[in-house]
Parts: sequence; C-alpha cells; structure tokens
Amino acid sequence: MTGAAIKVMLVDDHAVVREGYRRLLEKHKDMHIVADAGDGATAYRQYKALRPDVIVLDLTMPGKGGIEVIRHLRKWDNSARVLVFTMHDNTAYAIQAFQAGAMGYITKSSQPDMLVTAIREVHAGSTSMSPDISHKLALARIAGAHDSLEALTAREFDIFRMIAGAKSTFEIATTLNLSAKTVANYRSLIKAKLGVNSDIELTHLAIRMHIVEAK
Amino acid sequence: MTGAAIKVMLVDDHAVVREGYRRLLEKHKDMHIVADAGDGATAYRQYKALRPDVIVLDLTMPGKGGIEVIRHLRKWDNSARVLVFTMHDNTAYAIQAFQAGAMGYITKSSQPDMLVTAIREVHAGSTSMSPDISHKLALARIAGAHDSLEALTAREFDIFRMIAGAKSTFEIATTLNLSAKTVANYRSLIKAKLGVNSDIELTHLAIRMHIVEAK
DNA sequence: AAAACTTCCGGGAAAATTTCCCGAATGAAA
DNA sequence: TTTCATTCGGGAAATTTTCCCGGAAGTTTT
Repeated sequence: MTGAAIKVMLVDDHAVVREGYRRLLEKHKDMHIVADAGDGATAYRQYKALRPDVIVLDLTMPGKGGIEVIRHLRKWDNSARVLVFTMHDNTAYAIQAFQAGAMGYITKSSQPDMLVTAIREVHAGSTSMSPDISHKLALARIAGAHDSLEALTAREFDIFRMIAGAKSTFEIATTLNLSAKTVANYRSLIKAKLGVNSDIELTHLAIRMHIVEAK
Repeated sequence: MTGAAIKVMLVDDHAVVREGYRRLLEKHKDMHIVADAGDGATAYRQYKALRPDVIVLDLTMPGKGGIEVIRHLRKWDNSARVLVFTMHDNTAYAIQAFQAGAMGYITKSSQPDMLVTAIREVHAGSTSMSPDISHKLALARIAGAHDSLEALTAREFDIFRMIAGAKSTFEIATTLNLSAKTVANYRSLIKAKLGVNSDIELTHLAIRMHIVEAK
C-alpha cells in the first residue's frame, strides 16, 4: 500500500449525515476527508481548491440536481472521480448518474464497509456498484424498460425531476439561471420524449419510477 | 444532572446512517446508545428487552411505515418516548407522527446539535420540533388546509378524481355529458379550493390522500 | 481540418388552456 | 317564500403550450 491517503470530499445536503460519514470514514487510515459541502456551488469551490481524489456525492440536493453537479464537475475535470452514495435504489437514477460520468453508485442501504470498499475501488480507477442496483439494471435491460428515460439528456432529466416535483416553470428557470421560455420549451420536449400528453401523466410516471415521491 | 446516561435506541433502515449517528452521539457522555434496529420488528424486540429512554426513529422503513411503528410501540407502552428524525420536511408526516404518539420531530436537514438537544428534551418529557416544521404547521393551520377536501362538493370531487387520474378535460366532459367549458371551469375551481396552483400539485395531493394511485 | 451531430439556449407566433367574470336553472333549507 | 348552495356554461382576457426556427458550443466522424 502506498503512503499517501486517499483524499475524499463529502457532498450531502444534510449536515448530520455528513458528520456521520466523516466519523465513519475517519476510522480508516488510508483515507482522509479533506472537505465537505452541502450544495453544488460549495462543492465546485472545494473541488477546485483541494482537488480530492474521490467525491462522495448524494443525489438529492437543494437547488440543482446531483446529476447536474456530476456533469458540471466532469466537464471541469474529466478525471474527477465521483462516487454516488444515495438512498435511491432505482435504476433511473443510476443510469443518469453513470451517463453523467459517475464512477460508482452505492445505496445507503448497503453495509458500511461497502462504502469504504467502493471509495478504494473508485480511487483505483475501477467502477463500483451496489449489488442490488446492478441486479436491477440487468433486469431492466432485459425487460427493455427505461428506454424513454435513457433518451433524456442530463439537463432534461434534472428538469423532469423538478417538473414532477411541482416546481413552476419560473422557479425552475430561476434556480437554473435559465429563461422561462427555455424551461417552457424543455417542458414540451420532455413530455414528447416520455410519450405523455399532460403534466399529470408525467407526474404519475415520475412517481411510479420513484424519481419523485408523492408529497 | 443525574448520574445515569440517557439510554437511546436508533431505528433507521440504513446501516450506514445508523453507524454515523452512533458515532455522532457517542461523543456526548450523557447519552448511551443501547440498541439499534433496521426494521420495525427488530425495534419491538429491542425495546421490550432493553427499555431505552428515547427511541430515535426514521419514518421511511422497509415493510410498512414508521408511523405504524410508533403506534405499535405506544400501544405496548404508552410511556415510550419516540423522537422522529427524518428527511421529510412536510407537515402531513409531522401531524401523523404526533397523532401516533411521537414526542418530537426533527428533520435531517437540522444542525447535528439539534438532534442531541432534542433527545435531551424528549427524555425530559417535553416535546421537540424542528423550527422549519413548526413554522410550516403554523402556516397550515392559518390556511386551514385540512378542511379543504371537505369543502368539495360531490360533483367537484368526482371531477377531481378524474383529473388526478390523468383524464383530459374533453374526456371528462364526454363521460359526464358536460360542456368542455364547464369542466375547464371546474378545474380552476377545484384547484383554488384545494389550495394548489398546478395540475402537478393536485396530482401529488390526490396520490398522497389515496384518492388515486400512481399508475 | 472540415463537416456533421448533438446539446443547450431562447425568440416568434399561433394554438390551446386557464382564469375570472358573469348569470340562469334547479332544488333544498330556513 | 325567500334564501342559499350547487350545477352548468358563455365571454374575454391572461397565460401557457406547442411547434417552428437558428445560433453557440462542444463532439465525433470523415
């Protein structure tokens, strides 16, 4: 084993959760938490300044979606190694995350050791995935589901989530720094790609796929 | 301060998260984690055997809901002190939790210290609540949100169900032998009465209330 | 290096829908 | 009988949706 510890950055919008992981990971002397962040903007700054080896990232974030954060980070530095660590155990998120450039996808339901292992794997350059996710992905591929979802770009997927989360066109435009017109155009495009013909059908679809929850 | 530490039990379906909280709480010498559980059945057994002073409980659990777990525990022992600690920051969950017998409701977005404080408060016998939740609850009370469903007439309720079931205005008009204009008017009226401002919010509401199911 | 794609962003403008106004018909309640 | 809630729909303005377009920027292909 080499001398240098793996530099890890934690990104999760819950401070309590970050604190928990920090304490969990600190037990292992081959990794060192050099930064944490509760939102995408802070994550960008920290990454730029500290260049961690691995970014452990939760997908549910205030403001922009986690997928967008991955894409943004990877556009910046395509050698950035992002490990998604989230509660969402559905394939839709996993597909989007990998397409955005993630190197790993571990659910929070996993054993604690699995996170540690995954961090080492991602740092070493290999991809890592929870068994439950890889299993579901295999099944989904056989069943041919999610084809329509794969047709969505990262941007479209994020906006899709916000729409299904009952955000208004104007709210989405504001949080993404876009024109309301652009968001309105995306709305129509997304509905067309998903093959639904109303906001309500779109909402049902999103809830059924566990992309949002009814609330 | 008395000599005996507060005996805490953690119930959360994510092992990683439990581990994190354990490490976070172990810093405070006035509390001691005597048990943890990942599901309701285990929680019952542990509670019976160890009689912790405070149960820290996440609401999202495999099997069936955390609310049911609270009810079950309190039926067993109505002096059980349950502190809900969850990511859900909406009032519906909070109301349900308190009605089921919870003594506290803290969101995971809170500062880590708030969890520690809340455990002490609940142990002392007082109730505890996140500021964001109490604020929202106050607003909901002012708005009288819960009476809104009862304010719908039978006709309105029927149309409400069809809307949430993704029927188009024209379809509803046809099946009810009404003018499309009338249905359109009802649409606006129903949304106003329910206090939502989009079809999507309406759909979420209907699904949450089990008036329709996501399909 | 040039050409061909893809993605992202938004303007224009017609089409469709939403919203708020109104009043009439019906039936039940006071 | 008078009042009130409910059902039904027209008028018309405001808003949103939809489909069209093209430019910018980055990628891939040739």
